[in-house]
Amino acid sequence: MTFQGVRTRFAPSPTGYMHVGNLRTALYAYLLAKKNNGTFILRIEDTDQERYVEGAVDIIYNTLRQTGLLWDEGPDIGGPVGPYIQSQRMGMFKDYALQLVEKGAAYYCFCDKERLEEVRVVQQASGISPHYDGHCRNLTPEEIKEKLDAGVPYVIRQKVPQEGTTTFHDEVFGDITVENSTLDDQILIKADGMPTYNFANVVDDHTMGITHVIRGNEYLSSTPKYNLLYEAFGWEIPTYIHCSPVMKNATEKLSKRNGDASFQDLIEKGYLTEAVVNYIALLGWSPKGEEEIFSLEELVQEFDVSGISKSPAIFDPVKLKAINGEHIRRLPLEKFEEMALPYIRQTCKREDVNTHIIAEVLQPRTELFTDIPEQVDFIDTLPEYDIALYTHKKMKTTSETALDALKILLPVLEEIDDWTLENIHETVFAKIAELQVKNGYMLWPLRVALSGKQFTPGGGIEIAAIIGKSDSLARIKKGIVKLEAALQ
RNA sequence: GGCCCGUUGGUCAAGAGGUUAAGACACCGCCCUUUCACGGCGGUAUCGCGAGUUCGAUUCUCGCACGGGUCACCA
Repeated sequence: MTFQGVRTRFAPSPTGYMHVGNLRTALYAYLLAKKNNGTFILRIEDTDQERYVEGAVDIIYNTLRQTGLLWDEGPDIGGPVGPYIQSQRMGMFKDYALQLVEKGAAYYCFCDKERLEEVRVVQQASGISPHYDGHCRNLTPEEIKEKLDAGVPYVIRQKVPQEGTTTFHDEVFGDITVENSTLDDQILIKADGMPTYNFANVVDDHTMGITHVIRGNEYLSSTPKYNLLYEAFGWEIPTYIHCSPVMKNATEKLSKRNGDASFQDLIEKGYLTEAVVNYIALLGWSPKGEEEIFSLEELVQEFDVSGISKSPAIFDPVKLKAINGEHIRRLPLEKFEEMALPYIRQTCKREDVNTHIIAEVLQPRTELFTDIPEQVDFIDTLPEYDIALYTHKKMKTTSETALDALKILLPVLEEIDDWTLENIHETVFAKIAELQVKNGYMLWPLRVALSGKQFTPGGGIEIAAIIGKSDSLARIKKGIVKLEAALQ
């Protein structure tokens, strides 16, 4: 089978939720493929039945679909090199391992676990780092046949050269060289005939024509052994791109165990899918230019492996939030209104309010959708408030001036027949001009009377338009009563 | 512990021997403004330490410190 162009894969294990680090790896693999008009492949690595979590595969599908990381080949849609579920590929691995045995790059090992344990204990006691001692490395063909015929259980191990060094190249970390003597003769095929992860990975990646391997840098130290395997097979070595982890803080990796930062959690917390994708792209990668707000399509254009950084990046919810706010502000108003409405309705249930204006005033002030309910909680019912709110130094207002302003405003507003934002604005500003007072003289008291809050989305005029004429007048009257009572 | 990797402001980071050491978030101040935001302008703050190479190191080399990863018949 020959392949064309760049082929990358995302190969998750279905062991639970999709955390941010995982998603970022998938993103980079997707971006690299798409940037080069290549192919993005999804392969499910489900060979560990112990850790298998029910429903985890669906989480992977849903997350990738929701974020737009659509795969060109995968378990559900098939492709030329299927199956794409590792547990369904089991037959082939042993044959590949046997090829290696013939070439002298692997060997049968009949050591049982007890012996391996003893060796390990001895090595540790003498301060040597634990590794396979090579006991079965040089068995004669006769010895092997004898044991095989006798049905002695065995594994197949990789025969790593004991001398020399192995060098591999990584696009992010450069050339890395290790002494072969530090490499273990790792098991390729287990006693049950199944491949180990590392072996299955190499064979799968090759048979699937993967050209660029993007993965976490926890695999950096096993990569020399991968290369030795590729070389033994005579296969072309893929380009490696190892990514440093996403951290929770300086010393801890972000993990699902700590409860936070699964993609789904972030969405539930009110983040936009595009903002999350945008932010995690920036965690450990930096674009060439100054711009850092990107859609997925723009990321495809901007992405370049040379921008991936070597050091771990700490996940910063504050920055995520800022980016989320930026994406929200760039939403068309109608789209924002549609998305914000469910949140608005959590605390604002009145049907007679102008939700269009609410959306308009909310959009530039929203960083997180979940912040919305608290912002509009005064609309349904006016909260009890202290008349101290009417006093504002910069506006030069006091309870006395506020009372004056409200009394002037009340009859003026009562006159308005067509209660629109424009009409209210025009009327109030006409009065301000007529009296030659500062805007704040009228508007600060108005806003306080209508909202009973120190901070609100929008000013007095917007709020009046939102809550309607009768309620506006009622709240102003209430304010007047409150102020009069206090000033007695 | 062995081996591998990393270390630029609080965070993400650019920079690749000579720079006023970009930019973003956060923070502070000012402006705009009917509050708060948005927007605009400005500010505080960074090259882990020690040697060496060099006329000159954030940038190259070595050592140290700190952090991470890895050393399974797990993936």
